[in-house]
Amino acid sequence: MSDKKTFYITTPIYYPSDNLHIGHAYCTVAADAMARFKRLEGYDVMFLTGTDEHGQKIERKAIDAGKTPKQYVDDIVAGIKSLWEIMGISNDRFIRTTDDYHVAAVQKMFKMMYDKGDIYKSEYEGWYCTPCESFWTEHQLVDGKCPDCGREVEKTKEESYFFRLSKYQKPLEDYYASHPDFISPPSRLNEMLSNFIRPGLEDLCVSRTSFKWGIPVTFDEKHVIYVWVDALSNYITALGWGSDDDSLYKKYWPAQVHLVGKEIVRFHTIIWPAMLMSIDEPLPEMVFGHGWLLLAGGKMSKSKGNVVDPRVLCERYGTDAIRYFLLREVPFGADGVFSNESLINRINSDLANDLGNLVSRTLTMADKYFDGKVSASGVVDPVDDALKAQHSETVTNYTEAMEKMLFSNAFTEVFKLVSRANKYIDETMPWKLAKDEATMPRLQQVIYNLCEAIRAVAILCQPAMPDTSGKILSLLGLTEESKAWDSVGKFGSTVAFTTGKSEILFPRIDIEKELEKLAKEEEKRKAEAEKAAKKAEKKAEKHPDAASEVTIDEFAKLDLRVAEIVGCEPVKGADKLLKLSLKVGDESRAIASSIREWYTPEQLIGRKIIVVANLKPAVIRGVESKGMLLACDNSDTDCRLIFADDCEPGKKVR
RNA sequence: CGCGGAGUGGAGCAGUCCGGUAGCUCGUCGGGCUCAUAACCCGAAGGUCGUAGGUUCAAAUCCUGCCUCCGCAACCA
Repeated sequence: MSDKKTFYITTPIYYPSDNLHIGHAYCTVAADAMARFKRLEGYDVMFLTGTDEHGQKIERKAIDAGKTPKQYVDDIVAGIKSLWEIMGISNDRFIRTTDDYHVAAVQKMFKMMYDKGDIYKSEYEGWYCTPCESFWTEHQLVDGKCPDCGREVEKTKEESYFFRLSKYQKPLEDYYASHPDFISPPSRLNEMLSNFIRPGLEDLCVSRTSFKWGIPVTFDEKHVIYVWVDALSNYITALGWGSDDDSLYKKYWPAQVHLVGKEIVRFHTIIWPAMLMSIDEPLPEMVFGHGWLLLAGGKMSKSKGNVVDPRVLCERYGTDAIRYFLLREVPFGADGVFSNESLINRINSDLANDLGNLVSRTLTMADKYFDGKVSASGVVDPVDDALKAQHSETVTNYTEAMEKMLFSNAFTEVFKLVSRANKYIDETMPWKLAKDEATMPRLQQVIYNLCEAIRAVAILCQPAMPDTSGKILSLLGLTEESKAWDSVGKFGSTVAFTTGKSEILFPRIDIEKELEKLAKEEEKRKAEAEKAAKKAEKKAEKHPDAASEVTIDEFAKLDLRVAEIVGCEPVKGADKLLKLSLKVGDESRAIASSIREWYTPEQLIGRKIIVVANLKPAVIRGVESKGMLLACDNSDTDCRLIFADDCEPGKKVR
């Protein structure tokens, strides 16, 4: 057994109902960078990622796809694993919640909690709206009625197991207080306290009988274990907790960091610790909630054709460039924006112009003036000190930032050193020194110093750009010793460099041409998506389940009428709704409609539209809405009402 | 009065906790250099730090009100 300090870091386990996007890649790359950094520092690292494969949604998707749930997730998981390979993710283990060891451990955990009295059988009390076939909780009801249709609801009960989360409210608060770093960044702590803990924790429903695709409760087979116990426990079952061999668990638990998106901080800082308390296991040291990578053009959607596939990006620009961009562009913890333009700019300015060019010009000179053999000559000059000072500052600040997972800051520091080295070349003017035999020793020292600076840069870049770092280090002809983390802070510790031929690490991208090309491709994808959508529509038409074909009689059931808008006002407390007061013939009625994005009341009053007059009334945000207006989805972001200004209010439309 | 985040030169951000010359990257303009990937280095222009008050010798920073934007939640007849 090694006595190295251990470091255990996890990503969330991803839900394989679809392929992963750039946001997942962002989180995983961050965890990977941290894992690599800790390995560099000499820790014995365990880095875990995986997939959360149970649940109703996957069961349904699989049925739609005509596969068994297991076949369905197998296919997607294979894609995820290959993505992580492409992106250079160095995870030590990959857990799937369908793995047999996980299933067994979860069942054991569930039983333990049950035996302790923390899980009890009860009834999931809810309200059922028969016409809507929907369950609602007490909170969801509007005035005690179905929030969907406004009708009376019936109280129903479904048998369920519950976890006594309420019991752990106080212990959790105490734990937060005694471990101020547990929830990170700290702003999330307040969010948890004021949103969830203080209002009071309710016991949690932890089993379901309404679907089958899950881990069965051993002592009550009609129940499957619902998401929490199944998914969150992966962090310990992956290490063999609850199995015959729990040596890894003993070695690595508790985890140093659970890296999660801000939307699931809640589960990891409340439910998960409570579960661990229940089974008397230690709690993780930190849950770090990172921000989201948002898209410049709004949310990703297939119909917009703007889905960012990390695989494509890596193929086009190189894995290291993408990894660097993700870590550098967004201050970790806050939200950031992804755009092709910012990506290309970042690649050009940082990687091509500054870093790539620095390596290239230095290696060219080393080769040209010294045949690639560079060692210190001892002829120093005061300008060297500035370079050395930046070097030591960079190493210090970088390390500090990385420890706090402030990746953006860490790499900003690295590039300060890159810049300083570029400046150093201008200050020392090696090409002038090369003209005089007498200054050759000085020249040699200058090139040596540059190589030392580049060596440090390469070592520090390893967590973000492992391939590039390796390439640079081998171009410098370094021994293993000079590559080591211990030597990074020691400027001048390299005895000699044997440099290789200069090569282009990151080609410059012609941004205008590239953006044009990308725009064209996006158009193409969009067109394809539309085609596919139409195809699907057609398919749906033929599908007997889809009620797409109607008979003339069915159509005749619709009572379409011309209505005049006599009044219009926003609905309080709903930012998308407008309440329209209508005159349909002699009758007055109101309709609530979510068209506030596109129309102001002034634009509508006095105009005539077509409504479905015999639609079942519903109460929406306190407004009784009788009927539905006809409008056209002009595009993803636009909606147009269909006006009938020339027609007489109350007349039938057919 | 649901929860949270943000408003700083053309763009993106840091600085705000612990008040005291407003900083960085990209872009623009001018200059330098030629080792290098039309790269690199230097210099310049450009900001009443969302807004109105307050505290203070002093406010981007602390306090109060207001406005705007963005997530989540809600809603989608």
